[in-house]
Amino acid sequence: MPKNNLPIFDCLPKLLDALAQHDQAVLQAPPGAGKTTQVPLSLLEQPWLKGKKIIMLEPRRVAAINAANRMAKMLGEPVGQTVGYRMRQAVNVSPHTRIEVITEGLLTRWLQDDPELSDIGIIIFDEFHERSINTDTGLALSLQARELFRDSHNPLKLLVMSATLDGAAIATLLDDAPIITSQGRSYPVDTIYYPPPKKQHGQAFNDITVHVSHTIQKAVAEQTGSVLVFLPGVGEINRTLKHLHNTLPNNTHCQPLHGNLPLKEQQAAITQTDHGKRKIVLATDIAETSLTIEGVRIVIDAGLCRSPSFDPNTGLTRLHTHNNAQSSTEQRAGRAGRMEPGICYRLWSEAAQHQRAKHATPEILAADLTPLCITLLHWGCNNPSELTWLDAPPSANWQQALNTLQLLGTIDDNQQLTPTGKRLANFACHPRLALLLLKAEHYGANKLGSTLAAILSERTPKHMDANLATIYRAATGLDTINPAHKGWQQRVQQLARQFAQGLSAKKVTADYDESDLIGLLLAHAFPERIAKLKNTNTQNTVFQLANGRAVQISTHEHLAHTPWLSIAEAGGIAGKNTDTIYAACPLNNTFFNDELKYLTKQNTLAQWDDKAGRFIAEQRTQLGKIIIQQQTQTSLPKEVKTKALLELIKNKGLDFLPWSHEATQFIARVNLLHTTIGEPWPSFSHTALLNTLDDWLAPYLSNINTLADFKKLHLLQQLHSLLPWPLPQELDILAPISIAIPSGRNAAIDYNNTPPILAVKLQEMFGCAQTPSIANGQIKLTVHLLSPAQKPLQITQDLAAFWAGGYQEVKKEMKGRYPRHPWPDDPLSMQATAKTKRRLQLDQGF
DNA sequence: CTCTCCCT
Repeated sequence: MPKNNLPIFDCLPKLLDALAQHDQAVLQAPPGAGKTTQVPLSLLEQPWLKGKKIIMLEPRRVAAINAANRMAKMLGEPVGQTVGYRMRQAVNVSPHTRIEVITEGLLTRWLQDDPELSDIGIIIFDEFHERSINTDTGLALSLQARELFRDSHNPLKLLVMSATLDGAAIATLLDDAPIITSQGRSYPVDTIYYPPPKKQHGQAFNDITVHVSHTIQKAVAEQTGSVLVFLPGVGEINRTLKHLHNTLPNNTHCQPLHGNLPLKEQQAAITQTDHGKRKIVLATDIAETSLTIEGVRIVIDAGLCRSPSFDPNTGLTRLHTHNNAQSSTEQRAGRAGRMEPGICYRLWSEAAQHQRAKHATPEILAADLTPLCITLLHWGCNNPSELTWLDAPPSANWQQALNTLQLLGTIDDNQQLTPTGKRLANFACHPRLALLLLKAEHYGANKLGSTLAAILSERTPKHMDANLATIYRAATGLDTINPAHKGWQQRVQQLARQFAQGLSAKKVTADYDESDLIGLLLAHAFPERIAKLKNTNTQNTVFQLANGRAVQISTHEHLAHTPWLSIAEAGGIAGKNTDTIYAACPLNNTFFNDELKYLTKQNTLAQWDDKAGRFIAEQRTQLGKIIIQQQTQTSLPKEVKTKALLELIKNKGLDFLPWSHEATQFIARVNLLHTTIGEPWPSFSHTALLNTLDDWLAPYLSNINTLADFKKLHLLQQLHSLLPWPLPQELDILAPISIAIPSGRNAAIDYNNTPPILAVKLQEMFGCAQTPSIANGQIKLTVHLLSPAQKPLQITQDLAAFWAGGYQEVKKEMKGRYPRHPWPDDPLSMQATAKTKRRLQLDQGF
């Protein structure tokens, strides 16, 4: 098409003007405007560039190569002259190259090597709205780099280009950068909201495939052209294919499209079919931005997407299925209008559309931050808040990243990179894999290590064994492979060679079995994912990770039948309790005695086992929460055991001990004197007793082994040791256990109340005008005067007043009810007694 | 009812 038709031309003068006046700008332009090719080319002759290079970032390799190809073609040159591209796997540039299109990860690498970016005049962030963690990091570091190393005479300009992003937020971040907006160019797309029938509403996501199949049949019948269907994942794609089986007309052809398909099958899905057949492509998000399918006029959007979310609690990444954001629904619909006017079925209601999030969650908010963390530490930034972010990394994930780096031995207690950490930061891979590479170098196993790191960096084809030793043999060609996996094998081998370049060769190779070595290297890199076989049922085998979590694997896998595993990848679907093992290798546990000894800890376990109800003493070798070895400790020092038991009682509280009535009273008696008299009476409060356990209880604990032994403790006797002479004798005088009453017997005092209670039958107190007291008369007892049925008739601390007043009332009422007991008119002159009238008469000789 | 996409 003629290039002067491109919508971007209308706003190019404004953009050039803005960049001449400012050091930053935001360009908002929808797909099809022509920004990716026209903008870099139009900047070439700008005077402020002073011959420096233009760098443009693309989120994908294909996109970078395509952009470079199109620009070179417009200049009538081959790629690699004025316009070139650069990415990890491929470089096509020359000394004449002025425009370099690069993939996003490279910028961060460059900044680490040369923070001044001395030969670069402008960085263009294309497709910024995708908000990959690499883009966000690249922008944050570029902003700081130019603040530190560049000035107005030597500017580093930044241009952010975006399709659907809310431009205002990014403009604010960029020091109020001017925003230039361009029109897009595409054909109109007619949107039809077509929610599933009510019956399915509120059901699980997987039911959507029934409605999806129905919609496909309807669209094929009512419309012309090929169909692109967006589904959240492979499972839904396969289920939909099953529903559709033999239900569509003969001139149609169904095809799945997702990232785990071999390149050939992906290619088949995106190109026009032969024989004029209508194509129905069932795709994941891969077709939203990365791949364009030819001839599509109908889009069916199931309205869901599946995205990873790092869980800082488990250290694992899980997949969540959720409604796609409005920006994503627009992007998907746009796929129908690239060649001619199209139609888009949205399988939800128009009302629900407005409730969807405007934009998808940026990757930086949900990703494993370990790679970002080591990058920033290497950059000299210990706290992300020192940099400017559109969305700052979440602190829980950042903390987890620091923990991981510490576990890997790459940072010290002050969060500074160790020498190993500095070397690690220079490898272009996840810090765990970088450590794996260094360990491989140490064992003289560069090839094995670099291949393993490459396997774990690349996506492993579907249906391959989960055993990394098997995958390793496939990757190196030691075992024959499925021809469809050739491309994967080549990519792994190329990446492995690249990794190996950063390693130095040792002459001596450690003499380990191949599988053992793989397990060992993985254990170094993923120490908290070392796992021990826990239990197995008919379907799954469960392993326990060193971090305490449980993971499972199908019992059909060979890996399910080995006692120890080194796990590299595990994860799952959110909502499921147990994560699934995706990539692992058997671990030879003899390494715990040597190479992996640094990960283990010796713990002397001396504690009360609540379940067994007994004291146990063990010497344990542990790897995190996994017990590698345990041995009963026979010669445990007395102090250790005493300490453990005291700890138990402190945790459980005093009630755990076998308190007798006498002991409880004893405590209450001393406490009463402590509060009434004070010195020299000590406090026997709960806290005080807990604090003095060492003095009164500790000496008697050494023979305790079981719960029954606790019952044998004589606490009353032991508490006595807290009372020095002559306090025990004085206690019996000042706070006696019992007191003599008029009837002639000694009645018990209950010290569990304050003041203490003397509960006696009313008739036993006849003749007693003075309320009984203790502690040299300082404490009057609370007298409970009881009926013959032991019910309190009166509670008083003033007996004289009772006899003179209230007694007459009580008498009136009780005389009828208890006629056999004495109810004299003058209780003060009556002989006190516990007996009935008849017994009294008999005693008196009648 | 075995896992989205991508990159140094």
